[in-house]
Amino acid sequence: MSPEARDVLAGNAAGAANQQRANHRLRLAVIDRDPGFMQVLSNRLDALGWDLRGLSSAVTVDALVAMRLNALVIDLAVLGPGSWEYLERVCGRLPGLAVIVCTGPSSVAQRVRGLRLGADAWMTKPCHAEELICVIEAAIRRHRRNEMPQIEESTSVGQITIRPDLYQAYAGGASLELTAREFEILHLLSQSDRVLRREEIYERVWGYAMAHGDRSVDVFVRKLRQKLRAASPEWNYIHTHFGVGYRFAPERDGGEATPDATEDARSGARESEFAPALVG
Amino acid sequence: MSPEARDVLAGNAAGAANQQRANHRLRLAVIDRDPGFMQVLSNRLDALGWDLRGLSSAVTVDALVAMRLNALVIDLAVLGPGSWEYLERVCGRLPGLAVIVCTGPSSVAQRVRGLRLGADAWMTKPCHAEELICVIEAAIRRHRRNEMPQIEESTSVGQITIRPDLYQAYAGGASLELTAREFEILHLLSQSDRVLRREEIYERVWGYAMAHGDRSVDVFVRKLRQKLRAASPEWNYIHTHFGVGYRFAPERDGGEATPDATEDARSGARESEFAPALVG
DNA sequence: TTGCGTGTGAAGATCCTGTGACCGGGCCGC
DNA sequence: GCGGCCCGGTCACAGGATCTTCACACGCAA
Repeated sequence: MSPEARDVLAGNAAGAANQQRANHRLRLAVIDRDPGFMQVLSNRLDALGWDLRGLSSAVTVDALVAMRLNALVIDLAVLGPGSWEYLERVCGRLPGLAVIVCTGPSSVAQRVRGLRLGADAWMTKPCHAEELICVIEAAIRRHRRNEMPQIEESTSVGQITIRPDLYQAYAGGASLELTAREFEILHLLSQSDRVLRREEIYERVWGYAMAHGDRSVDVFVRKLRQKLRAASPEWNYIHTHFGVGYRFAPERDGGEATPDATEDARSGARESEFAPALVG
Repeated sequence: MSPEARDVLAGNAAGAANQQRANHRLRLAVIDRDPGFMQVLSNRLDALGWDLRGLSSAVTVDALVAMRLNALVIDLAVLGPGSWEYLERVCGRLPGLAVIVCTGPSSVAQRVRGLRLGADAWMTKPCHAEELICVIEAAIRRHRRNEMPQIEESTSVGQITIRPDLYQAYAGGASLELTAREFEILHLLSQSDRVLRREEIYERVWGYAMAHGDRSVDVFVRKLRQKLRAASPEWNYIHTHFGVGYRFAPERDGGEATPDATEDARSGARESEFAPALVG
């Protein structure tokens, strides 16, 4: 299974309803100059699939905004005298950003000051990478929980428009009348260009492993094709790969597939993959 | 509105904005048996005007819910063997509660475990009361940050007017006579164009996680529909998305038999160029 | 051609939601 | 203090909508 698939699976429980959110990689920046520390952290975060950016000195707040971070780890020692002001500015300007101070020995007063200025947590170095990651996760978790639900971008492929916010797909203004499960499968398929095996589809939509010989996915694909054909007769959306699975790709019917044309048709709002987490 | 109605709102998204503005005291519970620790903390929190409740042993999750806490501090040592399960249960059931573990010396693995189970922070005793308070504040701050910007303006949708300042909705000058909960749900729904899952609604109105199989949301939606229909019979406001949840969108009743023709007839609505689906 | 994987239609089984009735607790007036 | 009312919350039932399963037809590869 792809790492991406694993991400989506994490924490699904009640089905794919809330899976979209966990979809994209977490973006983290660390302002620190300790190569060993960075190395350890980097290894660990790589394994987790995070997107780590190491910074050896303070960057402007605007630059931080541009990075669309989920979290920021700061070693105040690196910043020198202006560190408190910097911390305050960052926290004030990016209230949605999880800020963790991770620095050498400090006094209670310093830690209190840092937290009061808006830091979410204070770790004292040396510290275990795993623990730091947990603290970061906790901060992000807390931030996310209270965020307004992400606005899911609608995407257009071929002649249809998929609207996750309405749990529905449309063609020419008319609803396809998909059921919840049908929509989830269509949505899943439409987010990937590659062939998805049945087991994969099942796991990601149903939330648990597919029983051997289960034909549910086939049946739903049939229903989907039916509704897609009814709403958009000129196009083929779901392709069967014999012995493998299904692949989503809008293609005009009739003549053989014209890759050029289809590529263009897919240009919709695809870039929503990297929907930002913060950025107020 | 009854004074009790206000209380009910504590710790939920829509109502919380009110709360903070009204400068409500923060409610904190501490599960700990160290009298000295409690004394120091108590003194400090008194000065800050917090509402502190000391507990010498674990209480049921339901009891915690009833306390309407903003934060909970736990000394795992007090709980004994079942402490991890307890922590997990509390964090799972009360996702909006700030949970801080404050206990004696521990291993990295223990801290990691606690944080992974949902704790927001881990403090090691002995610790300075001031620092603990800052950590609690940081956790609560994160919890609330996004609730503040709520604008309590009255909005009109379809034939009804929602007035958050009066905790009531009106149609043609007449009150709908909504109860506090009913209003909460209507207000929440009306602020979003997308489909809201029951769990989401529950969590944001009740302030804690919905128990599996709880039908409260459905029941309140029924009551709401009843009152909405009585006050504005020509319109449909709350739409059911089977297997997903509810969506708010004012729509005229009646002549929507022909989806094609109705496309233009959607006058009063404020959004969605798309036809509605799955109207309950 | 055989063997297996896939498309298709339909019939239950299952799940989901609407609904009315009911219950307990808090609040108010008496 | 007492009784009634209002409100939030639970329960069980009924009707639909949806899902799963099954049998069979069809197509692909060897």
